[in-house]
Amino acid sequence: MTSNSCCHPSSAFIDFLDVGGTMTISQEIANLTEDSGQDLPEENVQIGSIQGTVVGLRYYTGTVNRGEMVSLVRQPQNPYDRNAVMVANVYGSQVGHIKKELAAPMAYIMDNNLARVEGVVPYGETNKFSMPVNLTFWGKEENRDAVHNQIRRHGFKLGTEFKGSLICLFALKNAFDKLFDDLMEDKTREMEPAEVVCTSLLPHQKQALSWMTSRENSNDLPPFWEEKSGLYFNVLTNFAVKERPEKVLGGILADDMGLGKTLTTIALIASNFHNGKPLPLEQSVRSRRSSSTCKMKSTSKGKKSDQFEQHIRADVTLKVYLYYGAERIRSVKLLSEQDVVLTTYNVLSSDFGNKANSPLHKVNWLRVVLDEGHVIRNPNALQSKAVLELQSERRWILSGTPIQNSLKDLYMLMSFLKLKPFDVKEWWSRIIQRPVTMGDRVGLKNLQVLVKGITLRRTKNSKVAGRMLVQLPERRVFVQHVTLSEEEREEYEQVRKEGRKVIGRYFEEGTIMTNYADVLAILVRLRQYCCHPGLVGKYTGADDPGTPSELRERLINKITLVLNSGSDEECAICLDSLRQPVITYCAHVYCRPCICEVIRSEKQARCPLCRAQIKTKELVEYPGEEMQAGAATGENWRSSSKVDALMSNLLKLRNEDPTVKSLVVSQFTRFMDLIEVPLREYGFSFTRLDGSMAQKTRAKAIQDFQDSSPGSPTIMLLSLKAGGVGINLTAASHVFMMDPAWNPAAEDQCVDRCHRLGQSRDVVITKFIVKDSVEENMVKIQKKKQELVDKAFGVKKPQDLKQARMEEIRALMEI
DNA sequence: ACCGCCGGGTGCC
DNA sequence: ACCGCCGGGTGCC
Repeated sequence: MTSNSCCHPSSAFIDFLDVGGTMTISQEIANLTEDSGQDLPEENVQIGSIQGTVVGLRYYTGTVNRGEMVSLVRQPQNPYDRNAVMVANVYGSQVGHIKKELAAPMAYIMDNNLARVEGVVPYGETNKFSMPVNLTFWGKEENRDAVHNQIRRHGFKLGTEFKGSLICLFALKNAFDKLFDDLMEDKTREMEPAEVVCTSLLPHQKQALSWMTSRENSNDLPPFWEEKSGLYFNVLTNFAVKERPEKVLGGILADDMGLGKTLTTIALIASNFHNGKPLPLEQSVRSRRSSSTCKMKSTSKGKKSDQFEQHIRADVTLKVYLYYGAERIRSVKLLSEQDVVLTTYNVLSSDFGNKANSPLHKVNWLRVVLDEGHVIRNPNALQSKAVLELQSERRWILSGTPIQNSLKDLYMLMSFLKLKPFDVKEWWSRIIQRPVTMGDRVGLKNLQVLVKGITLRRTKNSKVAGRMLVQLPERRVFVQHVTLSEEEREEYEQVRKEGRKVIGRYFEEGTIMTNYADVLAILVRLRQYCCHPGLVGKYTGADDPGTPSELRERLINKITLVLNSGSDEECAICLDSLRQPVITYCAHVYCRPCICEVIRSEKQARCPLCRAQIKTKELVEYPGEEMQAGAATGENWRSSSKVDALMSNLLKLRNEDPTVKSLVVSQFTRFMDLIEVPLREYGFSFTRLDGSMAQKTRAKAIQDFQDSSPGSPTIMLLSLKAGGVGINLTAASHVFMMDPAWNPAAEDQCVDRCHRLGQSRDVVITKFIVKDSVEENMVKIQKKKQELVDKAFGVKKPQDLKQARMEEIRALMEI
């Protein structure tokens, strides 16, 4: 046993956005082919092919098999020929070079991005000095002539007949064999968790535990690899390598949300604690143990550490360290001594960005678990890079939506799992992504086999031995229309008239998108009026910038509006939710890392949305929610129609059954402040959870609310965004949605916090919608979108986004 | 012979 | 490489 401080800490958790679904995996894959067009735009055309020669074999160690794919890599720095094109096998080992005569036109084509070149060695794989290689050129249709001409100029001719690839035929047979193997393979064996786990597991959770444990303790080669005469073959791809492929002792637990992925993972940590043995009960034995555990989770979300407390016997000390917050101790030694380390994607990537000082990346973890693992779907995001660099043999992804948008997401997962050769983009594209995109059945089959081999997925509708996995109580939604008082209506119409005038002008000028922040501000004001007039802040229009400090103030106002609008704004660069949001002088909001990267990579950096010049030092940060002026909650407090509607519901409920607990959900934290007043007045005991609260305060709020003893809070004021994944609020059986969200999925998710495993009552959801208002228009848009989603399965087309937004604004403002 | 031809040495880019 | 190519040796029939 070495005294290396980075030995075996164990698991890591990272969270994601979870959208429930009831599809089987094969359906999900089938759907992929529909929207995958956006992944590979028009790069998919085959321009032509030619047979070339790989020379210099005797100087390199890389070997290939008959029918094996090879990659072509430019070597512009080669001292003998700046046109050199290296040939490498799937493992990246050099096999040789393309003969120089052909390398010359290839170099031009590759360097100018006229086409990508793919190679397959058809025969002659045992030749000593050179071997033939079939080269296929792929690229945009418009480059076809340029490529053909370039090749012709050098005395070659590019054939255009489609060359069926040998590899597919081989793979077909193997894939079918494997498919049947997988059908046979049972994932229904159950395993009892370790004694230290005090929560009893449901049958499907025991099955997951068994499957995960067997994957972790397996000495087998990774999926699809076989040993043959001292070489390792990949049966899907026909690749052979000398080195034993790295173990893949993990996979994807892709159960629907609410099926207990976290509990199962905790059971796994405790039951396969070290050397295949469970976490023992006796303290003395434990102290000699040399392993520890790390686990990653995402920001804001539920308290995983609480769940450890909840599910692990109290007389067992499991060392759990919360590695987040400014006070976190960046010590490799400390982390290595833990059984479980919980951290967040943001902490992980911020440490990672700060290269010298990321203890998380210096520890060799026993196990890394990405909770809500689909957050790493963007390969360029710093978070993803930081996750990929974590060291561990046992890599797990927990995700309710493993294949959320496209095959690219799946590539990232393969990359994280280090499932060779799919962790390298070129091979992923050639073997899976392109074939599937082009509708190749073999490619699809291979993808299915691949996913099946490493994924366990059950849905709420799956059955174990003929029974539903979980029987959830009913969930009923009521929309309660609220009529504004005369006074409120008057004010509302006033604001609406002004807003329509401003937005109408933008439409005429065609400047809607450049003034998007203003438009959003107007919409937010209207929505705030629907809730409570006291919410509405001062209007700062798009006047002249004034002094820098005035500009700054205006920008802070705007970014605050954007972020608090609850519209779930995406960063236009990473297309993901905003992280470390900043606003440009031209009033567009991006993640700081994303926009900084843009500025770094361009000499004359321009705003991706409006092409205005931007500079790093001109980015204005979001100051956080504390900055906001408190609403009038003092003596001059007044009620609103919506607040009245809520209160009458709450009072009625309390009358009928004082033990009933409710969630009161809003996107406006200041609305929550306002609601606190009448709650106090009527003697309700309540708690609160919003995005501005520290992790520890949140945990307390949740714990208080979940407590069922008399006098415990019966109401939780919950901000829509804080009600993210993972939080368990099953104590509530009523949900009041105070204001409609742009994104209905966000509302569903929020409701899922209480409508989940452990809920014993039927869940009643009441949505307050103000009649004849922007809120009604929002609901209409929601409905329309939902219909689209039902029809086309949520195709997200960035080029339509702008148009769609403009249409939305028209509909909302009735212009 | 400022050639042709022969046969050994040699060999990616 | 059981090739091509290079360059030295060589030279009527």
